[in-house]
Amino acid sequence: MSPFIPLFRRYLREQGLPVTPQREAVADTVFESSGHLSVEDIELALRARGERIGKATVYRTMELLVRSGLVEEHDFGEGFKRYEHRFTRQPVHEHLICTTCGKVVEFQSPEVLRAQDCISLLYGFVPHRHRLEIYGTCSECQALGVASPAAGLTCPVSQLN
Amino acid sequence: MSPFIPLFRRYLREQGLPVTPQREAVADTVFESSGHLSVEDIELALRARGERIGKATVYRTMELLVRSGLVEEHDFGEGFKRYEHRFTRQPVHEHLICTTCGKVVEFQSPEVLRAQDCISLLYGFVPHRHRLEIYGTCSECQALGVASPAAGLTCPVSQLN
DNA sequence: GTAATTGCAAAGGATTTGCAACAGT
DNA sequence: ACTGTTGCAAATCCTTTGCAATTAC
Repeated sequence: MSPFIPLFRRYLREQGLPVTPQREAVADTVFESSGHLSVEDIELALRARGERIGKATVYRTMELLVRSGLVEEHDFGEGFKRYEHRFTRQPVHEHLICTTCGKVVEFQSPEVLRAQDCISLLYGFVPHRHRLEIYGTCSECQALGVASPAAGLTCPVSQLN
Repeated sequence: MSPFIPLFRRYLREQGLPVTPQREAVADTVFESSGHLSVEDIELALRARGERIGKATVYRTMELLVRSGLVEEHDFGEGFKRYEHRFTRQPVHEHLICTTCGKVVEFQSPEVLRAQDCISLLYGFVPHRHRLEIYGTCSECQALGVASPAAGLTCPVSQLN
């Protein structure tokens, strides 16, 4: 069992919410994994453990985990959400996403944090959070010579004029 | 009619695809607008012009516009896509998004471009595109004293330990 | 015991797809 | 003429919700 489960229990108690085996199983599955999980990933992992938990309960528990601050929600534009627990070594990080194989690499960028503060100040914004995602082709996929299917805008407007 | 319609016509001809009034109407609606449009926005604008075009056709045309490079697709995590034509003064830009009123401000950040190149080099990635979105509260909403509903993670993990 | 959760199935919203009628080249 | 588009409705995908049975406290 993940050593972080007690944090989730504490959150639930503070909120006056019941600590149920389903909630613990979902939280444990997310805490024990290191990646960026979709709800489907979580369901598969639960099934692999022999847990039989309804889809709705998984969604409802993810909402609690996000609200507790223990899990971060991501949207990489795939049409569904992904979740990542916050017990990594990198508390604030950005994502490098390979559009060929789907691999996600995390990195930290003080320059981006500085730019965020700078721009926010300039426009009078109070920043709560940001996301920086760089989409491209990772070194392995380049070596395989596979073209990226979702490279997006391939043709600059200037070339059309 | 937007002066950019000929570019879209040219793209369609190059691809051997028919130039239809529906496609032109959709493209013109997007080109004449300056914001970040949802498909619903586009449908409303078309109806306001007296055009009666099916939803499926709008979706299919947006795909062509994106592929042509004339329109950029955005996903601000609202559960649907938004589209922006590329004839603004800022070819590459980032977004500052107010989570209270939904306002979007665009800005340019050379630091972020530099960081993208730097990081990509470090990991051997070939970057195709990136997105940086800063979510926060704009100055007007701060003045109104309205709390942001979707501020996200309010409770740092460290405080839970 | 009371109030909240669970799980199923149905509903929901955005997007896609099948197909017959129609239009561009 | 031939190929591709249009528009409608149905289908699909992810997610939310209603509700009766069950469980945490």
